[in-house]
Amino acid sequence: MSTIRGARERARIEVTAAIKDEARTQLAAEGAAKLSLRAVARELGMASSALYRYFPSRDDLLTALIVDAYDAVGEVAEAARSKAGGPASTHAARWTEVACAVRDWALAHPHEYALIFGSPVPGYTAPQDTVGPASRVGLVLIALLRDAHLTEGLAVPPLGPELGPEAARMAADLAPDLPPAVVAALVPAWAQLFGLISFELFGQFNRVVEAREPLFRHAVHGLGRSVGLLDGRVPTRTGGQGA
Amino acid sequence: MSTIRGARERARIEVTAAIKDEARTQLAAEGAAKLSLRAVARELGMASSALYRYFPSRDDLLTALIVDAYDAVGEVAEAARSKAGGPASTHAARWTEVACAVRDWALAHPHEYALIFGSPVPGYTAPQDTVGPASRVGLVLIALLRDAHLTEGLAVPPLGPELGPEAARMAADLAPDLPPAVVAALVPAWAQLFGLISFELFGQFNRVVEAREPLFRHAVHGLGRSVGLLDGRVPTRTGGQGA
DNA sequence: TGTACATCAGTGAACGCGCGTTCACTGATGTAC
DNA sequence: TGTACATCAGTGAACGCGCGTTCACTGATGTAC
Repeated sequence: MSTIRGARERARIEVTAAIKDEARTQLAAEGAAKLSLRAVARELGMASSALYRYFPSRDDLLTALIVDAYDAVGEVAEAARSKAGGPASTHAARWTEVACAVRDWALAHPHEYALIFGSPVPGYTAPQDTVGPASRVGLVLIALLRDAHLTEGLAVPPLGPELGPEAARMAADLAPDLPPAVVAALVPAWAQLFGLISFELFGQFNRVVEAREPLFRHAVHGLGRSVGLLDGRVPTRTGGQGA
Repeated sequence: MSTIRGARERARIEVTAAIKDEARTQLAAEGAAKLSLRAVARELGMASSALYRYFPSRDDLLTALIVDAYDAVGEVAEAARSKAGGPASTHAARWTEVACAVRDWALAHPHEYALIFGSPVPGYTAPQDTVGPASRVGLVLIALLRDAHLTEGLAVPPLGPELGPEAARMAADLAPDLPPAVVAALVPAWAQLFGLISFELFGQFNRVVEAREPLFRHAVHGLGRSVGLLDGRVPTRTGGQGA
Protein backbone atom coordinates (compact mmCIF):
# COMPACT_ATOMS: atom_id res chain seq x y z
CA MET A 1 0.00 0.00 0.00
CA SER A 2 1.47 3.24 -1.12
CA THR A 3 0.15 5.23 1.87
CA ILE A 4 1.80 2.88 4.33
CA ARG A 5 5.05 2.79 2.43
CA GLY A 6 4.57 6.53 2.18
CA ALA A 7 4.46 6.63 5.96
CA ARG A 8 7.83 4.94 6.28
CA GLU A 9 9.24 7.19 3.61
CA ARG A 10 7.81 10.27 5.24
CA ALA A 11 9.37 9.25 8.54
CA ARG A 12 12.68 8.88 6.77
CA ILE A 13 12.38 12.30 5.25
CA GLU A 14 11.49 13.84 8.59
CA VAL A 15 14.36 12.23 10.46
CA THR A 16 16.77 13.21 7.71
CA ALA A 17 15.58 16.79 8.00
CA ALA A 18 15.87 16.69 11.78
CA ILE A 19 19.45 15.49 11.53
CA LYS A 20 20.34 18.25 9.10
CA ASP A 21 18.61 20.86 11.22
CA GLU A 22 20.48 19.80 14.31
CA ALA A 23 23.71 19.69 12.33
CA ARG A 24 23.04 23.24 11.15
CA THR A 25 22.48 24.30 14.74
CA GLN A 26 25.83 22.84 15.71
CA LEU A 27 27.42 24.45 12.69
CA ALA A 28 26.21 27.81 13.95
CA ALA A 29 27.53 27.07 17.41
CA GLU A 30 30.92 25.57 16.65
CA GLY A 31 31.77 25.74 12.98
CA ALA A 32 32.16 23.05 10.36
CA ALA A 33 35.38 21.51 11.61
CA LYS A 34 33.82 20.69 14.97
CA LEU A 35 30.63 19.23 13.54
CA SER A 36 30.37 15.72 14.96
CA LEU A 37 27.95 12.90 14.28
CA ARG A 38 28.01 11.86 17.90
CA ALA A 39 27.00 15.29 19.12
CA VAL A 40 24.17 15.48 16.59
CA ALA A 41 22.92 12.05 17.64
CA ARG A 42 23.20 12.93 21.32
CA GLU A 43 21.16 16.07 20.85
CA LEU A 44 18.55 14.13 18.93
CA GLY A 45 18.37 11.42 21.59
CA MET A 46 19.51 8.71 19.21
CA ALA A 47 22.40 6.30 19.26
CA SER A 48 25.23 7.69 17.20
CA SER A 49 25.23 4.54 15.11
CA ALA A 50 21.66 5.27 14.02
CA LEU A 51 22.81 8.21 11.91
CA TYR A 52 24.55 5.76 9.62
CA ARG A 53 21.11 4.70 8.39
CA TYR A 54 20.80 8.21 6.94
CA PHE A 55 24.29 9.32 6.04
CA PRO A 56 27.03 6.84 5.23
CA SER A 57 29.65 9.07 6.85
CA ARG A 58 30.30 12.41 8.39
CA ASP A 59 31.50 13.75 5.05
CA ASP A 60 28.21 12.88 3.42
CA LEU A 61 26.35 14.84 6.05
CA LEU A 62 28.66 17.76 5.38
CA THR A 63 28.02 17.47 1.68
CA ALA A 64 24.28 17.57 2.27
CA LEU A 65 24.67 20.73 4.33
CA ILE A 66 26.81 22.31 1.64
CA VAL A 67 24.28 21.52 -1.07
CA ASP A 68 21.48 22.89 1.11
CA ALA A 69 23.43 26.08 1.77
CA TYR A 70 24.12 26.65 -1.92
CA ASP A 71 20.47 26.03 -2.62
CA ALA A 72 19.35 28.39 0.11
CA VAL A 73 21.46 31.30 -1.07
CA GLY A 74 20.60 30.52 -4.67
CA GLU A 75 16.90 30.62 -3.90
CA VAL A 76 17.28 33.90 -2.07
CA ALA A 77 19.05 35.39 -5.07
CA GLU A 78 16.44 34.09 -7.49
CA ALA A 79 13.62 35.43 -5.35
CA ALA A 80 15.27 38.82 -5.12
CA ARG A 81 15.66 39.00 -8.87
CA SER A 82 12.07 38.18 -9.70
CA LYS A 83 10.70 40.34 -6.90
CA ALA A 84 12.98 43.34 -7.12
CA GLY A 85 11.24 46.52 -8.20
CA GLY A 86 8.33 46.86 -10.57
CA PRO A 87 8.83 46.85 -14.33
CA ALA A 88 9.79 50.50 -13.94
CA SER A 89 12.91 49.69 -11.94
CA THR A 90 16.23 49.58 -13.69
CA HIS A 91 18.37 46.52 -14.05
CA ALA A 92 21.07 48.25 -12.07
CA ALA A 93 18.64 48.49 -9.17
CA ARG A 94 17.77 44.83 -9.48
CA TRP A 95 21.45 43.94 -9.52
CA THR A 96 21.85 45.75 -6.24
CA GLU A 97 18.81 44.06 -4.75
CA VAL A 98 20.13 40.62 -5.62
CA ALA A 99 23.48 41.44 -4.06
CA CYS A 100 21.84 42.78 -0.92
CA ALA A 101 19.68 39.67 -0.65
CA VAL A 102 22.78 37.49 -0.80
CA ARG A 103 24.45 39.64 1.84
CA ASP A 104 21.40 39.49 4.08
CA TRP A 105 21.35 35.73 3.83
CA ALA A 106 25.05 35.59 4.66
CA LEU A 107 24.62 37.80 7.71
CA ALA A 108 21.74 35.63 8.89
CA HIS A 109 23.58 32.35 8.30
CA PRO A 110 27.25 33.11 8.82
CA HIS A 111 28.40 29.56 9.39
CA GLU A 112 26.54 28.18 6.41
CA TYR A 113 28.08 30.98 4.39
CA ALA A 114 31.52 30.11 5.71
CA LEU A 115 30.88 26.48 4.85
CA ILE A 116 30.50 27.27 1.17
CA PHE A 117 32.55 30.43 0.68
CA GLY A 118 35.19 30.13 3.38
CA SER A 119 38.30 28.03 3.35
CA PRO A 120 37.57 24.47 2.31
CA VAL A 121 37.13 22.04 5.19
CA PRO A 122 40.47 20.22 5.55
CA GLY A 123 40.48 16.71 4.21
CA TYR A 124 37.13 17.21 2.58
CA THR A 125 36.76 17.46 -1.18
CA ALA A 126 33.45 18.53 -2.62
CA PRO A 127 31.83 15.84 -4.73
CA GLN A 128 30.11 16.38 -8.04
CA ASP A 129 26.67 16.95 -6.44
CA THR A 130 27.69 20.40 -5.30
CA VAL A 131 28.56 21.95 -8.65
CA GLY A 132 24.98 22.49 -9.81
CA PRO A 133 23.73 24.23 -6.66
CA ALA A 134 27.01 26.13 -6.41
CA SER A 135 26.34 27.98 -9.61
CA ARG A 136 22.84 29.23 -8.86
CA VAL A 137 23.80 32.73 -7.73
CA GLY A 138 26.03 33.08 -10.75
CA LEU A 139 23.19 32.02 -12.99
CA VAL A 140 20.95 34.68 -11.48
CA LEU A 141 23.51 37.34 -12.29
CA ILE A 142 23.83 36.04 -15.84
CA ALA A 143 20.07 36.01 -16.30
CA LEU A 144 19.83 39.54 -15.01
CA LEU A 145 22.48 40.76 -17.41
CA ARG A 146 20.88 38.88 -20.29
CA ASP A 147 17.62 40.58 -19.49
CA ALA A 148 19.30 43.98 -19.40
CA HIS A 149 21.10 43.26 -22.63
CA LEU A 150 17.84 42.46 -24.41
CA THR A 151 15.96 45.50 -23.13
CA GLU A 152 17.95 48.49 -21.87
CA GLY A 153 21.20 47.38 -23.44
CA LEU A 154 24.60 47.18 -21.81
CA ALA A 155 27.62 49.46 -21.88
CA VAL A 156 30.04 46.79 -23.02
CA PRO A 157 33.19 47.12 -20.89
CA PRO A 158 36.61 47.41 -22.51
CA LEU A 159 38.50 44.17 -23.08
CA GLY A 160 42.21 43.88 -23.75
CA PRO A 161 43.27 41.60 -26.60
CA GLU A 162 45.20 39.25 -24.28
CA LEU A 163 41.90 38.23 -22.70
CA GLY A 164 40.03 37.70 -25.96
CA PRO A 165 40.24 33.90 -26.19
CA GLU A 166 39.43 33.32 -22.53
CA ALA A 167 36.51 35.74 -22.69
CA ALA A 168 35.17 33.95 -25.75
CA ARG A 169 35.58 30.57 -24.07
CA MET A 170 33.83 31.67 -20.88
CA ALA A 171 31.03 33.32 -22.84
CA ALA A 172 30.51 30.15 -24.89
CA ASP A 173 30.36 28.15 -21.67
CA LEU A 174 28.25 30.42 -19.54
CA ALA A 175 26.25 32.83 -21.67
CA PRO A 176 26.65 32.56 -25.43
CA ASP A 177 24.12 35.33 -25.93
CA LEU A 178 26.13 37.93 -24.03
CA PRO A 179 29.11 39.85 -25.38
CA PRO A 180 32.32 38.13 -24.26
CA ALA A 181 33.55 41.37 -22.72
CA VAL A 182 30.51 41.40 -20.45
CA VAL A 183 31.16 37.84 -19.33
CA ALA A 184 34.82 38.65 -18.74
CA ALA A 185 33.67 41.45 -16.46
CA LEU A 186 30.92 39.47 -14.79
CA VAL A 187 33.03 36.56 -13.57
CA PRO A 188 35.38 38.78 -11.58
CA ALA A 189 32.45 40.88 -10.38
CA TRP A 190 30.85 37.73 -9.04
CA ALA A 191 34.03 36.92 -7.11
CA GLN A 192 34.33 40.51 -5.93
CA LEU A 193 30.78 40.54 -4.66
CA PHE A 194 31.58 37.65 -2.36
CA GLY A 195 34.84 39.32 -1.41
CA LEU A 196 32.83 42.21 0.00
CA ILE A 197 30.61 39.87 1.95
CA SER A 198 33.45 37.67 3.19
CA PHE A 199 35.49 40.61 4.45
CA GLU A 200 32.51 41.89 6.39
CA LEU A 201 31.60 38.47 7.76
CA PHE A 202 35.08 37.25 8.55
CA GLY A 203 35.97 40.33 10.52
CA GLN A 204 38.33 42.20 8.20
CA PHE A 205 36.05 45.24 8.37
CA ASN A 206 36.20 45.37 12.17
CA ARG A 207 37.52 48.75 13.27
CA VAL A 208 37.54 49.86 9.63
CA VAL A 209 34.01 50.09 8.28
CA GLU A 210 31.06 51.13 10.38
CA ALA A 211 28.22 51.89 7.95
CA ARG A 212 28.46 48.56 6.27
CA GLU A 213 25.26 48.38 4.32
CA PRO A 214 25.69 51.77 2.63
CA LEU A 215 29.28 50.96 1.74
CA PHE A 216 28.20 47.59 0.40
CA ARG A 217 25.49 49.18 -1.77
CA HIS A 218 28.00 51.72 -3.01
CA ALA A 219 30.47 49.04 -3.99
CA VAL A 220 27.82 46.83 -5.56
CA HIS A 221 26.60 49.75 -7.60
CA GLY A 222 30.13 50.12 -8.90
CA LEU A 223 30.26 46.41 -9.70
CA GLY A 224 27.05 46.81 -11.69
CA ARG A 225 28.63 49.59 -13.68
CA SER A 226 31.73 47.45 -14.24
CA VAL A 227 29.66 44.76 -15.94
CA GLY A 228 27.93 47.29 -18.17
CA LEU A 229 24.67 48.00 -16.38
CA LEU A 230 23.42 51.48 -17.12
CA ASP A 231 22.64 53.66 -14.15
CA GLY A 232 21.63 56.90 -15.80
CA ARG A 233 24.98 58.48 -15.09
CA VAL A 234 26.56 56.78 -18.09
CA PRO A 235 25.12 58.23 -21.27
CA THR A 236 27.07 56.08 -23.74
CA ARG A 237 25.14 52.98 -24.61
CA THR A 238 26.20 50.02 -26.72
CA GLY A 239 24.44 46.81 -27.62
CA GLY A 240 20.77 46.76 -26.70
CA GLN A 241 17.67 45.16 -28.10
CA GLY A 242 19.10 43.49 -31.15
CA ALA A 243 20.44 46.81 -32.45
CA MET B 1 78.24 36.82 30.37
CA SER B 2 76.14 38.16 27.56
CA THR B 3 77.53 35.68 24.98
CA ILE B 4 76.53 32.75 27.14
CA ARG B 5 73.10 34.14 27.89
CA GLY B 6 72.97 34.92 24.20
CA ALA B 7 73.54 31.24 23.51
CA ARG B 8 70.52 30.21 25.57
CA GLU B 9 68.44 32.91 23.97
CA ARG B 10 69.56 31.94 20.51
CA ALA B 11 68.62 28.33 21.19
CA ARG B 12 65.22 29.51 22.29
CA ILE B 13 64.77 31.52 19.12
CA GLU B 14 65.84 28.60 16.99
CA VAL B 15 63.53 26.11 18.64
CA THR B 16 60.65 28.56 18.45
CA ALA B 17 61.30 28.95 14.74
CA ALA B 18 61.53 25.18 14.28
CA ILE B 19 58.18 24.73 15.98
CA LYS B 20 56.54 27.33 13.78
CA ASP B 21 58.12 25.86 10.66
CA GLU B 22 56.88 22.40 11.48
CA ALA B 23 53.45 23.83 12.33
CA ARG B 24 53.39 25.56 8.94
CA THR B 25 54.26 22.28 7.27
CA GLN B 26 51.34 20.60 9.00
CA LEU B 27 49.13 23.53 8.11
CA ALA B 28 49.95 22.94 4.48
CA ALA B 29 49.23 19.24 4.83
CA GLU B 30 46.06 19.26 6.89
CA GLY B 31 44.71 22.75 7.40
CA ALA B 32 44.41 24.88 10.49
CA ALA B 33 41.68 22.94 12.25
CA LYS B 34 43.79 19.80 12.31
CA LEU B 35 46.94 21.49 13.53
CA SER B 36 47.95 19.69 16.70
CA LEU B 37 50.66 20.35 19.25
CA ARG B 38 51.25 16.65 19.71
CA ALA B 39 51.86 16.08 16.02
CA VAL B 40 54.25 19.01 15.86
CA ALA B 41 56.16 17.74 18.87
CA ARG B 42 56.24 14.21 17.48
CA GLU B 43 57.69 15.41 14.20
CA LEU B 44 60.28 17.45 16.04
CA GLY B 45 61.25 14.50 18.25
CA MET B 46 60.23 16.29 21.43
CA ALA B 47 57.80 15.45 24.17
CA SER B 48 54.53 17.22 23.52
CA SER B 49 54.75 18.84 26.94
CA ALA B 50 57.97 20.54 25.90
CA LEU B 51 56.12 22.84 23.51
CA TYR B 52 54.50 24.49 26.51
CA ARG B 53 57.86 26.08 27.26
CA TYR B 54 57.42 28.00 24.00
CA PHE B 55 53.69 28.50 23.53
CA PRO B 56 51.29 28.53 26.45
CA SER B 57 48.59 26.83 24.39
CA ARG B 58 47.62 25.68 20.95
CA ASP B 59 45.81 28.94 20.33
CA ASP B 60 48.93 30.93 20.99
CA LEU B 61 50.80 28.91 18.41
CA LEU B 62 47.98 29.59 15.96
CA THR B 63 48.15 33.28 16.75
CA ALA B 64 51.87 33.31 16.04
CA LEU B 65 51.26 31.65 12.68
CA ILE B 66 48.55 34.17 11.84
CA VAL B 67 50.78 37.09 12.69
CA ASP B 68 53.60 35.58 10.63
CA ALA B 69 51.27 35.07 7.66
CA TYR B 70 49.99 38.65 7.77
CA ASP B 71 53.56 39.83 7.99
CA ALA B 72 54.65 37.65 5.09
CA VAL B 73 51.95 38.85 2.73
CA GLY B 74 52.43 42.41 3.95
CA GLU B 75 56.13 42.24 3.21
CA VAL B 76 55.49 40.85 -0.23
CA ALA B 77 53.12 43.70 -0.99
CA GLU B 78 55.54 46.30 0.31
CA ALA B 79 58.37 44.85 -1.73
CA ALA B 80 56.23 44.81 -4.86
CA ARG B 81 55.31 48.44 -4.40
CA SER B 82 58.83 49.70 -3.98
CA LYS B 83 60.22 47.48 -6.70
CA ALA B 84 57.49 47.73 -9.32
CA GLY B 85 58.54 49.49 -12.48
CA GLY B 86 60.98 52.31 -12.82
CA PRO B 87 60.00 55.91 -12.18
CA ALA B 88 58.53 55.86 -15.68
CA SER B 89 55.88 53.29 -14.76
CA THR B 90 52.39 54.45 -13.91
CA HIS B 91 50.75 54.06 -10.57
CA ALA B 92 48.09 51.91 -12.22
CA ALA B 93 50.85 49.50 -13.24
CA ARG B 94 52.24 49.48 -9.71
CA TRP B 95 48.78 48.80 -8.32
CA THR B 96 48.55 45.76 -10.55
CA GLU B 97 52.00 44.56 -9.55
CA VAL B 98 51.14 44.75 -5.87
CA ALA B 99 47.94 42.80 -6.46
CA CYS B 100 49.78 40.17 -8.48
CA ALA B 101 52.41 39.83 -5.78
CA VAL B 102 49.72 39.20 -3.19
CA ARG B 103 48.10 36.63 -5.46
CA ASP B 104 51.43 34.90 -6.09
CA TRP B 105 52.05 34.66 -2.38
CA ALA B 106 48.56 33.24 -1.86
CA LEU B 107 49.04 30.61 -4.55
CA ALA B 108 52.37 29.63 -3.02
CA HIS B 109 51.01 29.50 0.54
CA PRO B 110 47.38 28.50 0.22
CA HIS B 111 46.91 27.29 3.78
CA GLU B 112 48.52 30.31 5.32
CA TYR B 113 46.29 32.42 3.10
CA ALA B 114 43.24 30.47 4.23
CA LEU B 115 44.35 30.93 7.82
CA ILE B 116 44.08 34.69 7.57
CA PHE B 117 41.50 35.28 4.83
CA GLY B 118 39.35 32.18 5.07
CA SER B 119 36.63 31.42 7.55
CA PRO B 120 37.76 32.08 11.09
CA VAL B 121 38.98 29.01 12.97
CA PRO B 122 36.05 27.92 15.16
CA GLY B 123 36.41 28.77 18.81
CA TYR B 124 39.40 30.93 18.12
CA THR B 125 39.22 34.70 18.40
CA ALA B 126 42.09 36.75 17.13
CA PRO B 127 43.83 38.73 19.85
CA GLN B 128 44.96 42.32 19.59
CA ASP B 129 48.44 41.36 18.32
CA THR B 130 47.07 40.56 14.91
CA VAL B 131 45.49 43.89 14.03
CA GLY B 132 48.73 45.67 13.20
CA PRO B 133 50.12 43.02 10.82
CA ALA B 134 46.63 42.51 9.37
CA SER B 135 46.55 46.00 7.97
CA ARG B 136 49.87 45.98 6.13
CA VAL B 137 48.52 45.18 2.69
CA GLY B 138 45.85 47.83 3.11
CA LEU B 139 48.51 50.34 4.11
CA VAL B 140 50.47 49.57 0.97
CA LEU B 141 47.44 50.31 -1.16
CA ILE B 142 46.84 53.56 0.71
CA ALA B 143 50.45 54.60 0.29
CA LEU B 144 50.29 53.82 -3.40
CA LEU B 145 47.19 55.94 -3.85
CA ARG B 146 48.64 58.75 -1.81
CA ASP B 147 51.66 58.73 -4.04
CA ALA B 148 49.49 58.81 -7.14
CA HIS B 149 47.40 61.60 -5.69
CA LEU B 150 50.47 63.74 -5.09
CA THR B 151 52.01 63.18 -8.51
CA GLU B 152 49.76 62.03 -11.35
CA GLY B 153 46.54 62.91 -9.62
CA LEU B 154 43.47 60.74 -9.17
CA ALA B 155 40.15 60.64 -10.98
CA VAL B 156 38.05 61.02 -7.85
CA PRO B 157 35.23 58.48 -8.08
CA PRO B 158 31.59 59.55 -7.63
CA LEU B 159 30.20 59.36 -4.12
CA GLY B 160 26.52 59.38 -3.22
CA PRO B 161 25.47 61.71 -0.39
CA GLU B 162 24.29 58.82 1.80
CA LEU B 163 27.88 57.67 2.11
CA GLY B 164 29.34 61.09 2.86
CA PRO B 165 29.71 60.78 6.64
CA GLU B 166 31.10 57.25 6.54
CA ALA B 167 33.53 58.21 3.79
CA ALA B 168 34.71 61.16 5.84
CA ARG B 169 35.08 59.01 8.94
CA MET B 170 37.06 56.33 7.12
CA ALA B 171 39.26 58.90 5.43
CA ALA B 172 40.00 60.58 8.76
CA ASP B 173 40.91 57.18 10.22
CA LEU B 174 42.89 55.73 7.37
CA ALA B 175 44.18 58.45 5.08
CA PRO B 176 43.30 62.03 5.98
CA ASP B 177 45.27 63.30 3.00
CA LEU B 178 43.15 61.45 0.43
CA PRO B 179 39.75 62.57 -0.82
CA PRO B 180 37.03 60.72 1.13
CA ALA B 181 35.53 59.44 -2.11
CA VAL B 182 38.81 57.71 -2.92
CA VAL B 183 38.91 56.04 0.48
CA ALA B 184 35.27 54.99 0.11
CA ALA B 185 36.26 53.31 -3.15
CA LEU B 186 39.51 51.86 -1.84
CA VAL B 187 38.08 49.95 1.10
CA PRO B 188 35.70 47.91 -1.05
CA ALA B 189 38.39 47.50 -3.70
CA TRP B 190 40.65 46.02 -1.03
CA ALA B 191 37.94 43.50 -0.12
CA GLN B 192 37.22 42.78 -3.77
CA LEU B 193 40.88 42.11 -4.48
CA PHE B 194 40.86 39.35 -1.89
CA GLY B 195 37.55 38.14 -3.22
CA LEU B 196 39.24 37.45 -6.55
CA ILE B 197 42.07 35.59 -4.86
CA SER B 198 39.80 33.63 -2.52
CA PHE B 199 37.51 32.46 -5.30
CA GLU B 200 40.49 31.20 -7.26
CA LEU B 201 42.11 29.57 -4.26
CA PHE B 202 39.02 28.07 -2.70
CA GLY B 203 37.93 26.41 -5.90
CA GLN B 204 35.01 28.55 -7.06
CA PHE B 205 36.77 29.15 -10.37
CA ASN B 206 37.13 25.43 -11.09
CA ARG B 207 35.46 24.60 -14.36
CA VAL B 208 34.74 28.30 -14.89
CA VAL B 209 37.97 30.20 -15.38
CA GLU B 210 40.98 28.76 -17.14
CA ALA B 211 43.29 31.68 -17.91
CA ARG B 212 43.36 32.86 -14.34
CA GLU B 213 46.25 35.24 -14.30
CA PRO B 214 45.06 37.27 -17.30
CA LEU B 215 41.55 37.48 -15.88
CA PHE B 216 42.97 38.51 -12.52
CA ARG B 217 45.05 41.27 -14.10
CA HIS B 218 42.03 42.42 -16.06
CA ALA B 219 39.90 42.63 -12.93
CA VAL B 220 42.63 44.29 -10.90
CA HIS B 221 43.08 46.87 -13.60
CA GLY B 222 39.38 47.62 -13.29
CA LEU B 223 39.75 47.90 -9.52
CA GLY B 224 42.54 50.40 -10.04
CA ARG B 225 40.27 52.48 -12.23
CA SER B 226 37.51 52.25 -9.63
CA VAL B 227 39.73 53.89 -7.02
CA GLY B 228 40.70 56.66 -9.38
CA LEU B 229 44.03 55.52 -10.80
CA LEU B 230 44.59 56.91 -14.29
CA ASP B 231 45.43 54.41 -16.98
CA GLY B 232 45.75 56.59 -20.05
CA ARG B 233 42.34 55.60 -21.29
CA VAL B 234 40.64 58.08 -18.98
CA PRO B 235 41.40 61.62 -20.11
CA THR B 236 39.48 63.42 -17.35
CA ARG B 237 41.70 64.16 -14.45
CA THR B 238 40.86 65.66 -11.10
CA GLY B 239 42.96 66.46 -8.08
CA GLY B 240 46.68 66.11 -8.68
CA GLN B 241 49.81 67.80 -7.45
CA GLY B 242 48.23 70.46 -5.34
CA ALA B 243 46.36 71.84 -8.33
C1' DT C 1 -8.28 -11.75 6.40
C1' DG C 2 -4.26 -14.27 8.09
C1' DT C 3 0.24 -15.99 8.10
C1' DA C 4 5.30 -16.33 6.89
C1' DC C 5 8.87 -13.75 5.55
C1' DA C 6 11.78 -9.67 4.29
C1' DT C 7 13.07 -5.13 5.11
C1' DC C 8 14.93 -1.70 7.75
C1' DA C 9 15.24 1.89 11.74
C1' DG C 10 17.38 2.03 15.82
C1' DT C 11 20.32 0.06 19.96
C1' DG C 12 24.32 -0.34 22.84
C1' DA C 13 28.75 -1.98 23.42
C1' DA C 14 33.13 -1.93 21.69
C1' DC C 15 37.55 -0.76 18.92
C1' DG C 16 41.19 2.20 18.32
C1' DC C 17 42.49 6.64 17.92
C1' DG C 18 44.47 11.36 18.82
C1' DC C 19 43.93 15.31 21.28
C1' DG C 20 45.25 19.46 24.94
C1' DT C 21 46.99 20.03 29.13
C1' DT C 22 49.12 19.08 33.86
C1' DC C 23 52.60 17.55 36.93
C1' DA C 24 56.53 16.05 39.44
C1' DC C 25 60.99 15.11 37.83
C1' DT C 26 66.01 15.40 35.93
C1' DG C 27 69.87 17.56 34.40
C1' DA C 28 72.16 21.07 32.00
C1' DT C 29 73.03 26.07 31.67
C1' DG C 30 73.79 30.41 33.77
C1' DT C 31 74.61 33.63 38.05
C1' DA C 32 76.28 35.60 42.51
C1' DC C 33 79.61 35.74 45.70
C1' DT D 1 88.88 30.21 40.13
C1' DG D 2 85.53 27.68 42.77
C1' DT D 3 81.36 26.75 45.01
C1' DA D 4 76.28 27.14 46.13
C1' DC D 5 72.25 28.25 44.21
C1' DA D 6 68.64 29.60 40.74
C1' DT D 7 66.81 29.19 36.33
C1' DC D 8 64.84 26.79 32.77
C1' DA D 9 64.50 23.31 28.69
C1' DG D 10 62.92 19.02 28.22
C1' DT D 11 60.92 14.26 29.92
C1' DG D 12 57.44 10.76 30.41
C1' DA D 13 53.45 9.30 32.54
C1' DA D 14 48.93 10.32 33.33
C1' DC D 15 44.06 12.52 33.22
C1' DG D 16 39.95 12.93 30.90
C1' DC D 17 37.95 13.68 26.76
C1' DG D 18 35.38 13.10 22.28
C1' DC D 19 35.60 11.30 17.97
C1' DG D 20 34.18 8.07 13.54
C1' DT D 21 32.94 3.76 12.58
C1' DT D 22 31.66 -1.31 13.06
C1' DC D 23 28.91 -5.08 14.55
C1' DA D 24 25.62 -8.32 16.19
C1' DC D 25 21.19 -7.57 17.90
C1' DT D 26 15.98 -6.43 18.58
C1' DG D 27 11.62 -5.23 17.21
C1' DA D 28 8.53 -2.78 14.44
C1' DT D 29 6.87 -1.92 9.71
C1' DG D 30 5.75 -3.49 5.23
C1' DT D 31 4.99 -7.34 1.53
C1' DA D 32 3.62 -11.69 -0.89
C1' DC D 33 0.72 -15.30 -1.08
